[in-house]
Amino acid sequence: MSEASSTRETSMETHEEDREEQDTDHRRGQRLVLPEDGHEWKKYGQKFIKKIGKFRSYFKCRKQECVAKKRVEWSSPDNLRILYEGSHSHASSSSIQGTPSSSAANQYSLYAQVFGSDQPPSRPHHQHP
DNA sequence: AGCCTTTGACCAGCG
DNA sequence: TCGCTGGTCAAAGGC
Repeated sequence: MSEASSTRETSMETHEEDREEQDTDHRRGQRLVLPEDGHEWKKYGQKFIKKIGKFRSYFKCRKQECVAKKRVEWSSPDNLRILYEGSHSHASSSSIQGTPSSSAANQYSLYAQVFGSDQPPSRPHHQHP
């Protein structure tokens, strides 16, 4: 109800690089190894998108002040796509990777989409079998 | 005990 | 108009 989902503009599209890191988290069941981006995420849902034939996990930033969201699609533990939505207004939890925040303080909602490498950013129209 | 994760169900939007 | 999908929330369980 009190969802402050207002700033939803797709005016900014930044392409970042997704890296796969091997985490020592090898619990039983099906725990996918997600590449740490230096932020904490809370998984709040997982669904199978038959449209793409892949699983999609939904993550939200742990920070209430942070409206950043993250979604991970994977068809295989070795083939996962990470999509970052929104931007973090707080410093990264981990001091890994040098956050290119030197550009300027982003006080606006950034729309960062990280694609794997087999998904062209330009999509004319639908094209699914 | 606490924290995080997982699954199901519900809702909304669109074709 | 209905159906379907995608997305989110809630609750429960497990470690």
